[in-house]
Amino acid sequence: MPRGSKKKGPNLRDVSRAAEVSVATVSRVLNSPEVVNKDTRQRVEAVIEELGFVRSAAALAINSGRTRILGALIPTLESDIFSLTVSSMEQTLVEHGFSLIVATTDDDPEKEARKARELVDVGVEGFFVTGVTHSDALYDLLRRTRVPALAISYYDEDYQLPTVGYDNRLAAEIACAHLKDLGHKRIAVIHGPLTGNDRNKMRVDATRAALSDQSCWFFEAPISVAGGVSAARRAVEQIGSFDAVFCMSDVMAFGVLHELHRAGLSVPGDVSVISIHNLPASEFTYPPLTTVHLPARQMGQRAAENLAQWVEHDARPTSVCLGTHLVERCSTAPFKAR
Amino acid sequence: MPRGSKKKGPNLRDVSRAAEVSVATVSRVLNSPEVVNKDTRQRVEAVIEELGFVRSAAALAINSGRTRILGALIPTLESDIFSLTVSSMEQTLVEHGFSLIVATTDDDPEKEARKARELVDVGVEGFFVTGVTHSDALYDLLRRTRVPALAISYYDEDYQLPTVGYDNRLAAEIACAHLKDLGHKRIAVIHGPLTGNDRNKMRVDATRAALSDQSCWFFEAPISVAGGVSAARRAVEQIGSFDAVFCMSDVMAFGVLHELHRAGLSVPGDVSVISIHNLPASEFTYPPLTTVHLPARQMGQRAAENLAQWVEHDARPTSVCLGTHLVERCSTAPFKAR
DNA sequence: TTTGGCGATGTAACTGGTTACATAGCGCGT
DNA sequence: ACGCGCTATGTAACCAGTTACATCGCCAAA
Repeated sequence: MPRGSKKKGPNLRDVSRAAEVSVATVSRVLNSPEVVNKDTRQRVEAVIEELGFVRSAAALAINSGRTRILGALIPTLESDIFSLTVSSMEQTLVEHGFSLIVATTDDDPEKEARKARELVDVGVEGFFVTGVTHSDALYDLLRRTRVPALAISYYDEDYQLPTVGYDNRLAAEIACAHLKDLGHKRIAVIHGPLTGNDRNKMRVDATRAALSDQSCWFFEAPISVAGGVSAARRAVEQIGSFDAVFCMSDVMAFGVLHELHRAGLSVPGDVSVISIHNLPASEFTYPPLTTVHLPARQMGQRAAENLAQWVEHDARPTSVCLGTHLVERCSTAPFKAR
Repeated sequence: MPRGSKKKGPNLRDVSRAAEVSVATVSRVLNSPEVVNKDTRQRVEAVIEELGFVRSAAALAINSGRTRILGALIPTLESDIFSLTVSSMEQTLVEHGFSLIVATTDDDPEKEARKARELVDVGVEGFFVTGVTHSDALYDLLRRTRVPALAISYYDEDYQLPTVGYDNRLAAEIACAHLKDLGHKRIAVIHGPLTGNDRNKMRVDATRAALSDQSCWFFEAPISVAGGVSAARRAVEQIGSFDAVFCMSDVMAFGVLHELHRAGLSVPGDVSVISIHNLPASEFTYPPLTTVHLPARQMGQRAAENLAQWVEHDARPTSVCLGTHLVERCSTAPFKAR
């Protein structure tokens, strides 16, 4: 290894030498300036300034045993649901003095476990995972390292990790109830991939149960606007006519609205559309979307606070369940026989 | 400081003691297993397994002088533009073995400088900033610490930092040219805040120049769907009638489409709408949005590669300018006198 | 029998900070 | 003049690893 390539800056001893004091004094200037004599302090500060000395984060971490870094393992950032959550997580965490590393998993448990490993390797003091479906490797890691981990987007007080989330089952039930109240009987259900995505799975299961006395068809597609378009197209082709579409995610609903319109079906005149999430954009779609609100920002904040407390005070939090409620806008209307 | 609260796990010496070998041997098992005798290695590995030993990231970092962590200072995550960019950054960086800390700045240079400081304090080896407008504190930090920093969303080969971005001026000009080609003369220009956001400023300046021979009105609003709604409402109220709306950002355009429709104006029948970004959702709005494509994903990837190379091989990259082009969809049409 | 080389392992000095403890100098009360 | 307490500072051990160098045993060639 070429020695010359080491481009290290000045260190504590360099400063102490230049200021003609001991390392302890320099350290004190850095950590508790008030205990060191004013003249000495100023001299040391001048040297620090002059040499452009910066404390080594690694050395700090090795002594304190702390890095003040947390990690977040999320399926993707390319969906407003998670970018909203991560955004509020980050904002909350800075208030607690933490930095946040984001790592995306594509809802793949193996990838998640690998990235979790990388997170602890770079020294996170704790991390978030999404949902409650994880690989054995992940659980192993947690067991050996005892790193605090908190699950989001899902509420389950019996789960081995504390959770901060909402009742996905309830959210789906609220949507189904609304559709039934309106008198809809033939319903297309559009959902994202079920493998590795327990949030979706739970919603779909609840839907299947809630709509057991109705006619319904299930369509799977990627959780994206384009996915919604594709699923809606299939729905139109495969079911002759239907009263309503229930989408597990607003982003897919955006695509559904687009495709129904393209197919000449009016919403809510011909078909009602309901969804889950209530993204900022959902208020301004054409027509404005009726949806079950999931408090993404609030979730990010609570999760951040709970994990921060946990690593800070070694106080394992209890699970929290955030409320969900129907936001009735213009994409749903009572059933009219055609 | 209570000694008992130290919940540290086993360390190298613990392992070496338990395995009855020296610390060097344990270290070798970890770093170059092939040089240690098979029996010894297996014994050490067993002890490591049994004790649940995990290498301290901090100690590793202090020796190697590396943390393999980079940072990204971005205005916000709550906008698809940046979540897309960050997402591809993260994906590219993992391939290079880096983790990414995200920090949001709200386009506030002071906040940015503070967070930059925090980033180097936790030990990032380099970071991304957005745009080329930054506080002196940030430049100071860069000068003292000599941490590699790369600017994104902006292309300027003369800037003191390498940039990876696009020609914001050109993007605006492309949109203006399209509007002029279509024969539009009375144009409402909707843009985000100009302070601290040089990307917007550059686009607005270019627009002002390009449309100098037209009638145009400028409206400022937050970069969000709701912001677009509000700006569009003002446009309708304040200008009697207008031919086209030019939005500096797709998210705002979503709101504009909504509000124009609400006001009874048809797009593109009464008003053409053009924008900048080309988000995934823009293909499926009502009507599908004509917009100038900015390669957000590609930018994230290139930026990530360049910064990774820089910190890895000490090779400061040169700036790169990514192409932009018009994506013509259904929200623009030739001018028709009414 | 001696020497040389090699493979396997150990010792101790590093990395860059923090900090317990020791010490020096000074003013003050007795 | 002595000891006390206070402030300001220094010394060296420590955190948890890596690694240069030394050592040791063993086998083969001279």
